[in-house]
Amino acid sequence: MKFDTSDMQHAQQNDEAGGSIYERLRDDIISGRVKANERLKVAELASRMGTSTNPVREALQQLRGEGFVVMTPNRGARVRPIDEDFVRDICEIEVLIEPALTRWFVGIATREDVEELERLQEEIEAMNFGDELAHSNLDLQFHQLMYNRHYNRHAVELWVRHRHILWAISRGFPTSLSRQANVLGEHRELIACIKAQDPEGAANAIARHVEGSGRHIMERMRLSKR
Amino acid sequence: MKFDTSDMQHAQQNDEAGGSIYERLRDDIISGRVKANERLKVAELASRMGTSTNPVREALQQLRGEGFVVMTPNRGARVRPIDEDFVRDICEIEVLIEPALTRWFVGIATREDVEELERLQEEIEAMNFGDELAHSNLDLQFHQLMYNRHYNRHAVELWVRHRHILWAISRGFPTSLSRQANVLGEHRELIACIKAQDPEGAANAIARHVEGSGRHIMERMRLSKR
DNA sequence: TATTGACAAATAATGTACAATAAAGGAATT
DNA sequence: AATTCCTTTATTGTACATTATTTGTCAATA
Repeated sequence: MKFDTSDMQHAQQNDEAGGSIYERLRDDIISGRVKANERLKVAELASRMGTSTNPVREALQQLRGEGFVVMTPNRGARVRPIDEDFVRDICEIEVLIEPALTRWFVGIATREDVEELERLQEEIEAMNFGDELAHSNLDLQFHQLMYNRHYNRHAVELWVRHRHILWAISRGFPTSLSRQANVLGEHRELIACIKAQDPEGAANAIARHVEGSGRHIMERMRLSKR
Repeated sequence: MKFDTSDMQHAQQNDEAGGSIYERLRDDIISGRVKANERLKVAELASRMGTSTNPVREALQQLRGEGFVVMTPNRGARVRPIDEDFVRDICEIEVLIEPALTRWFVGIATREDVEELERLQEEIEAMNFGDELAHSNLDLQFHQLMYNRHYNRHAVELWVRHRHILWAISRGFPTSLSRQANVLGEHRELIACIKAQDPEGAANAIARHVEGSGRHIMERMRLSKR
């Protein structure tokens, strides 16, 4: 297990960590701080987190429901491997879902929506990937504007969850210049298609957007492996 | 009936009334035995299930992870409404995913696969919707044969989960004659397309299959409301 | 000698009981 | 009628008991 062993560090984490047990565990899994298939022992985690076992058990069950943890009766929990295949799987699903959401958005977008998208896009271009967190935030707003009003809450939820995961994985990774250019280009193309009331074009742009994003993350994962 | 191995994991030794706490709770929610937004009190459920509170708490957390219950801090769990919109949302997602899975299957299907599909189809036609459980089982095998070998485990898992939900909702509902005819026709068409190595045709057939299934379930839900 | 099998000790998951804490409801006082 | 305070109710956290699984030892056998 890759956790730090310093007691100072533990105390710090326990006292200051704002996140819930669930969030911390989930983050450990997604970011790869715990290895794939590694066993998650309740008592051990509880003492590490500075709580009793029940909160840990409940967090593990939730993670199991979300698919981050695999549990077998009387043998406890193991972390599900979050590898390149996992990213590929998620992105392939998003390549199917996001174009559908986008197509619908083109049909209901108002002038104000387009203006807001353009405003966000300008902000994104202005900061030019200077601050990772801020960029991610703006990008999130950009896509949320399109998806959040969709009637299919289940699909939107799925998107949110997937995006969350992908962000957690890619956090800290640098974005290549070529990918930066592509992101901006795809966003602009998307806006143009919405303006032109071209659902197919928009769907196509978003499909390439998602696919490119996935490929980029997988690249980075591969590089960071060595 | 057993859907797959992951359910075997869920299946527990827990006494008396069949399935695990998790399964019973989930079934109560999906089948509508507990009302939408109804509060789920831990102590009450525990005494009803004849256990202490911890197993209930863990089951609730898992269901939360899967999206069947909504929890707010310090005020417990409520059941998520399983209504027609929910079915529509799920089916719309499946209309996107299943054709993709099917298209891939067409590319890897062997002569033996086709023969097995035909054998299953014959069995299905032979029993002609006489036994709901047996039909559901065969139908499951039919689609599993196509999907189970797919590399995108995440997508397949999503399909399994969705199918599970839809089956739980529609269980007990009668299948209209017209729907019966459509099911058989779509299956046959699917087999024909696979034989002819026509991915687009197969994807198209499965899309109509899913869509029809969803419409039928929603019909039945509406009827049973009165 | 190496391998297998039985069995006991250790380890860890699962279940029970209960204490602490937060929210909801209701009566008394202003 | 609004507010405070107290009681009730239910969730959340802690401690411990039970049960299942894993592990290691040791003798019996080939």
